[in-house]
Amino acid sequence: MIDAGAMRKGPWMPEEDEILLEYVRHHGPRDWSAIRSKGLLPRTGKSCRLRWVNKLKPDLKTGCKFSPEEERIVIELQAKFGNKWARIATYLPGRTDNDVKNFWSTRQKRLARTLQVAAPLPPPPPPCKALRPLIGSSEPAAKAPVFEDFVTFQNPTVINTASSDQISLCRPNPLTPFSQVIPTPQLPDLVRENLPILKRKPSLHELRPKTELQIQEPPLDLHLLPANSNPIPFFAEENFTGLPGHEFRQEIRGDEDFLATPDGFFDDFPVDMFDLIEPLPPPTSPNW
DNA sequence: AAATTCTCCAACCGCATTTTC
DNA sequence: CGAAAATGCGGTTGGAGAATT
Repeated sequence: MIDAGAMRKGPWMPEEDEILLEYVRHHGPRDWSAIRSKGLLPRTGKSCRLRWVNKLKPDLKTGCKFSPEEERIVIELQAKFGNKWARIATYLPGRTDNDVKNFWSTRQKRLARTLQVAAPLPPPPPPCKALRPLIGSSEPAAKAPVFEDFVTFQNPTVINTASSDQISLCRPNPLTPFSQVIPTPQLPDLVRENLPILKRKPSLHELRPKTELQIQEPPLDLHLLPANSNPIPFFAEENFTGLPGHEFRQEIRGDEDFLATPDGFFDDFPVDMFDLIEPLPPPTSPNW
């Protein structure tokens, strides 16, 4: 029996989950505060809602790692929307804003550490041209992060299982037996099929996806990387700064505008954003 | 085998927004 | 219309387990 008198915090017990599920079955996912006021659970409404949204809701991909396609979607949407995790999550069936947030922050941490190891950040680099001196530097002593460290557009076929119509290997939620395997949206597989294998330094036009990314749900007009757009326009930009923390935003005029943020898209790519990808050869041209 | 480091993720907090009265 | 309550969101933290040294 759960003491509904004292407010409880911390990990949820299976009995609490059962009570919460029962409540939602009868009343729907709303009136969360009533759970406490009715003495059903010693949890705040916020806590109940969070538990439902993140763990108990049917069809969550609990314990299922982000597929390469999901990774790509997150990256692209983060570049487009910024840290709007809830919004991004709506494009990823079975994923919560917390999932997306955790995924992203993990990658960010990894990148930060990678950069620290590769090259301790110097004091504030010259505005807007931070990466330039690093690219093609004649200083081989300390390996500075360069383009190849971040762009890992390579064929990840070995691990990409997303060609299946369904996400498998997901841990079924024992508390929501009505869960089902979630069909993934059928996306053009940019990573596997349409992106060039970068055995050499690519020209920018080679980096353009050849197909347009179209996501069916939710029914928003999402054209993330139109065929005529350059996914990494700022690599060619005079004022591109590849180091984290440097503001570089295009003017935002609406959702249709591509937003390049310093903490978005390729500029913050960890080396292993897509795991199991061969390291690229060192640059051969000092002009790169 | 033990110690240390890293990764993942559940859950909290504070603030903003929306809804209700 | 304003205040209060409810809900939603994003940032952050801490613990458990895995991986590495």
